[in-house]
Amino acid sequence: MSFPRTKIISMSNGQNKSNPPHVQNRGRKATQAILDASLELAEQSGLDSVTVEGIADYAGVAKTTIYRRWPNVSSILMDAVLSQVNAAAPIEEQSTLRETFAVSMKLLTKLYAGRNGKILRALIGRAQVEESLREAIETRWVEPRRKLARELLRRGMRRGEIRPDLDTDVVLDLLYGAIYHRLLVPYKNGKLNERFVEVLLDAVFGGITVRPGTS
Amino acid sequence: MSFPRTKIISMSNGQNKSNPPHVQNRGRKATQAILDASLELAEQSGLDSVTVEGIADYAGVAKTTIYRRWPNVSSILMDAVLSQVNAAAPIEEQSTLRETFAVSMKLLTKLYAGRNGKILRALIGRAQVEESLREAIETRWVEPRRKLARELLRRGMRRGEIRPDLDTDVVLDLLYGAIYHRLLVPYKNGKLNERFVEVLLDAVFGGITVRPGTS
Amino acid sequence: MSFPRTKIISMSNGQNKSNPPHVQNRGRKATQAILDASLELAEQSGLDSVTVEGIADYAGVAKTTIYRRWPNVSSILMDAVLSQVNAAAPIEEQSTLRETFAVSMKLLTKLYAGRNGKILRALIGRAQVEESLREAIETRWVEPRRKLARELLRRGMRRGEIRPDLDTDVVLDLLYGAIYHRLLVPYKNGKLNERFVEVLLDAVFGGITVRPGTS
Amino acid sequence: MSFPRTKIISMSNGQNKSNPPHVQNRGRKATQAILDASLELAEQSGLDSVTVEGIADYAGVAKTTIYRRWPNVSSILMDAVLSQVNAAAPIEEQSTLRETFAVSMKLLTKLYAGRNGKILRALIGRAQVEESLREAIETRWVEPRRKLARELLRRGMRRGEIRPDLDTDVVLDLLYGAIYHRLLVPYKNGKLNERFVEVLLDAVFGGITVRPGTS
DNA sequence: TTTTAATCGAGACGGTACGTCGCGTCTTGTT
DNA sequence: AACAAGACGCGACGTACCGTCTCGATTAAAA
Repeated sequence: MSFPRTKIISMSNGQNKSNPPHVQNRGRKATQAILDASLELAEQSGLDSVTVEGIADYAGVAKTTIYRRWPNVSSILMDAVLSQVNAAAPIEEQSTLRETFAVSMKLLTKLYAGRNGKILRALIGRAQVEESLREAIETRWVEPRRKLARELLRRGMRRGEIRPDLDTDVVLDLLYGAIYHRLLVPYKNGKLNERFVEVLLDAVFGGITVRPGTS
Repeated sequence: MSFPRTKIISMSNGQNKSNPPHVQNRGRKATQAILDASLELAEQSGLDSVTVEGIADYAGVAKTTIYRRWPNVSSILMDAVLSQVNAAAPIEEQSTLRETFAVSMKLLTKLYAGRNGKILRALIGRAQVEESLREAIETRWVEPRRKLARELLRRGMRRGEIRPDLDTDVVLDLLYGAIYHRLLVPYKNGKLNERFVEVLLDAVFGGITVRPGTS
Repeated sequence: MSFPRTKIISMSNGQNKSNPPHVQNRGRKATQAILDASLELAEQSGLDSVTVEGIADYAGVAKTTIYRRWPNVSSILMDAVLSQVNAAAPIEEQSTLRETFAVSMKLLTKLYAGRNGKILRALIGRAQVEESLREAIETRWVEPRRKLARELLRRGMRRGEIRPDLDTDVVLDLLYGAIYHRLLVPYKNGKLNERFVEVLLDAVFGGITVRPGTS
Repeated sequence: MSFPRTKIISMSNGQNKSNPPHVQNRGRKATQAILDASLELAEQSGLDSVTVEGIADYAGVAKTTIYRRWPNVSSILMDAVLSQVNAAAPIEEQSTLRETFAVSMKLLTKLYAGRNGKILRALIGRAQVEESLREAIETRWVEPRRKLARELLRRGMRRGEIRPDLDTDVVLDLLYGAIYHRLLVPYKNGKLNERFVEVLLDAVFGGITVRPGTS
């Protein structure tokens, strides 16, 4: 999935002589109307009943205009959600590793409780069956975050906060995996909240085995 | 989702007088043909293109016969998969907790690599958007396994293998969450294999922090 | 074009055990509603703007129901028109050949002036470009009438009313051709009325050359 | 239909100052490319699938350039065909009336068997439903020919070849109507060839009734 | 020679209709 | 009574063209 098929080109450079029309004014308005409509409709009635025709109607746009930019509904929602979501749960370094992840993971649980998070969760579900969506999520959501997080882990290793022989990805699977487990794998009373993040971090950073002198 | 609407009743007891007819011979054949067809078609062309009409054709069965038993495609596949999957990755106690989970988790990764696992993964994805499916997965797949695993963890606590103050569910999220993370959240080179399970267990049971005298 | 794909079977015979459903009550109603709607819409806004969707809406019927019976709009209109038109301009023998054709041709001009005639004219136009429609018109409209007319001509020959060496089809082209010429080939002040029929018959039966003793 | 909207003005006169540019070189090329493309495409795949977009592509011309000159596809084809067809079946006086029409009608049957004739036939069909096309055919094809033919008939009357009391239009409907009947009204084995023309003329000029002393 | 204004190609836009697929309901014999 | 068969109303799909509307990029004329 390479959406939008034609990338919206930043207007910040001086000369934009020959941008394709939809990058220009008329088309840009249509693009935005489509993205807005898709979010609006997804919120109103669930991702599953968002249709291209529905979006076209709601956005006051022709179906062809949509198909000129995106191949299907998931890719529209993907664009719409990611443009808003990437900033919503940043990963920023705090004084300690534990604190860094505490902050990040709490933001993440908050994100998934909100409108865009609900849609993102549905998209991750859908990605199990739609390869192009899988790639898009990986490229535009997961990997950029992982890259950052790996770097932070490595700095924590250098600082002696965690064992230097660990596979950083395994550590991330441990931390974030627990969250996504509660999010995606249905399980009674698996609340996803700040309390859970703290208990989780206790277990991960404190270790789960009985250590002499720890009790 | 309450599927199957009509539970297939075991014939092993002596009197089956009051079973609905389709549970008897004619209907039982149809039921089985439907389940088989759904798996066959899901494998052939992806869960997303499995349709009630397709199953009816393939199974040589009328659509009404399908709708008499299940409300939609996911519920058919749910039944078809679970009947085979629940036995495929049992959780059985080994000599140590670590060993117990090592065995269980390796079986699980193997399961998700196979035909039924692929379908189950797609169903978990679909469940993000279909409440009844979410419940079914919880009730018939996740909770039974969690219940067992919790008990084993508690026995490990009593034996002193792990800290007794831990929330068992958090520990399970830690262990299995990492696996599901790799399974569901697309991430480059996130291989799901036995090696990963071992490294993961090292981190969980060994702890991730630098411990005096461990280096 | 073999429309309707499934012929409406007369119910007059005693046993109609296994007619396809649309021949039975529900379907028969739909069929009639479609035919009625097509005529209604053709009259309202011209054959060219009759669409399958429009007919479906007007008839309160699903598009698929239409496509199950007919392949396109022209074939619907063809059925609708012919069911009414074949009786409207019968060819019936009168006391003389000239009288026979006078009556028939006057009926024909009247037919083409009416609702169904206007549609039939448009269909003949459309047939220039749609082979299946051409065949349908030939089989169900033109040929049956020509067959009758040829026979009447032959009887006229036997009675000595016209030359026995004539090609009957050529005579028919002469008579009816003049009418269709005025109908189809646009030509100013080419009125198509009873007066024209009489003048035409004068020319054909009287001959156009100057005959000794005729003046 | 007033096509072409902008009349192609002959360049033979000395001053062409005020001609719109497309009548000059650049535009003239485009105009010709459009006309050629329309004929080419009509021949390739039938008049019904000739589209403005198709012509634009084939001619390497923008859609706007087409719409600047013609309002729709039929008018383009009308122009394209008439520019070639008017010369193809001229009506020229021969030694006798019968000979005059024999030659003319044979040329006409030949015309309708060729590429342009097939398109013209389709246009006449289309004209049943498109008023502006009807007018164009009348003004630019039918009437000029009728005017000529009427005059020739009148001279034949003066020469005593045919009855002077006849309505010339009726005679023309008789003669040409037979041809158009075979052309437009589908009828099995209604071959349109020179043999038919001869037999037809025999019937018209010989009369169809049994005449004393003719046998 | 340079400007300038009409026309050009290209193709996006809002629409309408197409013909198809699958849904879940229904109806009709058959088993 | 449940079954196979399949028609039904419905909603959405993705595509083809419609006729309108910007866009720079040619031109060929006027300045």
